[in-house]
Amino acid sequence: MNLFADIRTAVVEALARLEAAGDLPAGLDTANVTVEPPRDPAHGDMATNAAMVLAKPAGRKPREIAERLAAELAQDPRIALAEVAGPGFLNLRLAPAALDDVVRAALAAGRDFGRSDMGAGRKVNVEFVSANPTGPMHVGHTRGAVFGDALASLLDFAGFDVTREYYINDGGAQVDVLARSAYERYREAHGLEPEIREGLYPGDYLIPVGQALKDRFGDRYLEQPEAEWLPLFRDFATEAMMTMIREDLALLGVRMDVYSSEKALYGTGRIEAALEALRAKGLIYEGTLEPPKGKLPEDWEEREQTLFRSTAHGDDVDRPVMKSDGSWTYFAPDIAYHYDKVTRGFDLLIDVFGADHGGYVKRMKAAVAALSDNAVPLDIKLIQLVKLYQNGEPFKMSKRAGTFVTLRDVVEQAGAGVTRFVMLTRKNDAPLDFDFARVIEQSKDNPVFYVQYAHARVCSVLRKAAEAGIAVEDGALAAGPLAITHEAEQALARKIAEWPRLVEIAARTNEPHRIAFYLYELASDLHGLWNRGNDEPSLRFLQDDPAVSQAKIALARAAAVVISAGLGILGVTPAEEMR
RNA sequence: GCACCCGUAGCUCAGCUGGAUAGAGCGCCGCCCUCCGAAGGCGGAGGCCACAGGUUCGAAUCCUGUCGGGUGCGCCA
Repeated sequence: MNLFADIRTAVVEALARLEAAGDLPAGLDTANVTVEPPRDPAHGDMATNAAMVLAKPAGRKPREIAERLAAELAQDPRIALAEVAGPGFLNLRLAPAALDDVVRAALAAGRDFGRSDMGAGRKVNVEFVSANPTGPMHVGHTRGAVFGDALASLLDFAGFDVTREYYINDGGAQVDVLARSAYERYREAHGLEPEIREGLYPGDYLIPVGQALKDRFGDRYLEQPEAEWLPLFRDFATEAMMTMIREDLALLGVRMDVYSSEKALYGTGRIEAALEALRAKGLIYEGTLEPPKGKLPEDWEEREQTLFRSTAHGDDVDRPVMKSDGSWTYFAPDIAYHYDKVTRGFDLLIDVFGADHGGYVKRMKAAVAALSDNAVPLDIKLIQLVKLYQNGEPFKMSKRAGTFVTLRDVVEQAGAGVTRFVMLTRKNDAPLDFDFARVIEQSKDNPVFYVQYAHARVCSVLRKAAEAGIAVEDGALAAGPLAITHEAEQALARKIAEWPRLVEIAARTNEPHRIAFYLYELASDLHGLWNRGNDEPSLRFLQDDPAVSQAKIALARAAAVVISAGLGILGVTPAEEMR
């Protein structure tokens, strides 16, 4: 049940009746008519801009339309009061029964309250993490993983058919470096001194891989030239890294539906096929690029190469797909991979990249636009950096020595739930400060605690009510009478009513952080009501009269249901009690 | 030089398809607890929404330009 959508429908129907009665010209476009919560609660529960939007096309004064619309809407039993305000807003006051229905709907639906059919089952692919299989996941990857997973859950909740996908970059030079690094650890496992030269991966995490290589191959490759062992060690080490990465993701509670391999594209003709598809559209040609203005690369020399005409789809310059030695650039398999996603029948593609890949966005969108003939939109979400702190002090780490802070470090110190929530308390394109000390602090300053505490408080009330013999099952609460009378109670009920609308906005913009902010506001309204109970005992959830208690508990429980649903989308387990 | 992201209270940040007097947390100032709902609560000060134009009944939001910060810019991924 989405009360805002329902009332909007009522507004549109009322407009249609006015048209039929000749009070408005026929055929008005109502697409821009909105029903929103007003900023100022004094303005009522909802406001619509219908009169202002339609004034010009209808050739009427806004207030005149608003008056007639108000008269129509006043017939609706859900609307207690409709009054014209300001330049032509129509402020609506809901009948108490309307908010009661929201609470009952929440209790009936449970964690499914707010589910939407907005996506209409359309297939969406969310590609995220896609960390190179050359080491454990670090903090930056963690944010991308949390974001992508929450976004996927959000889209599922909004009615899309979601596939979570990881693209393994196992085809480039970096996995050769991994193989050589692992080889040194293999030698080390045989008691030899490893030579971790500049450019190799120095991290300790390869030591067990070296040991495993020894267990597998013995001393067979100790004195062999690189050509003998490189492919073997590369596959072995890559597999070991992916196993590790899967474990890291599992720690965070992230489970992928599909792992796609870059390497698997080679030698299958799929890269060639993708480029052939572009060539058939006249988008592949041999040509020469202008050098970038400003600072000229030192080794720049003019060269003819195979180019993708990405400028035909909004890019700034055309992009090379083949290196001078005849091998593919990294862009070519990426084109093939996205072509694969298009041909698998997705209606919408989403890529989650690190912000340092921003320069890659236009060409990737151009490729997908070309390959799908503009049929499949690609949205690319860039994830900004995470800055680590310990009690306000920047957290030192050295990538050179291989001692970067890993996902495992973060989750072990803060917990998966806390990590996930905190990572979503910023918009994806804003930098995030993550303070180890503060995220586990149990105080109002900590949004995770604040939201969890709200849920735990309701659970506590339910336990006490049950002890007192009050029926607190959702069905019993929904069946009983409600009493949402006080301003603080109405504020909470209104916030609950906003939940389905918020879900759709967040899903439409692909912005899961909106869920986290909303939950904070909802928790704030619940805590506010609770605190009012300090001064006004009549607002406490537990009353002498069991029937009154039940009515008040129903509202609290509805709030908890929404918190539970919201945290579910974020991948956080709601707390039953705080310890 | 070009492209993308960002610029909102002292600080960190929200701000819905353009909607009314721009919000939250922290910090600051004032008030409130002799267990029964204070791991706090209530109130207050604090803004040229970087700047200048434009579109609109209406702009923090859309368009153009300027300034400031970040990221990226053929044979790395």
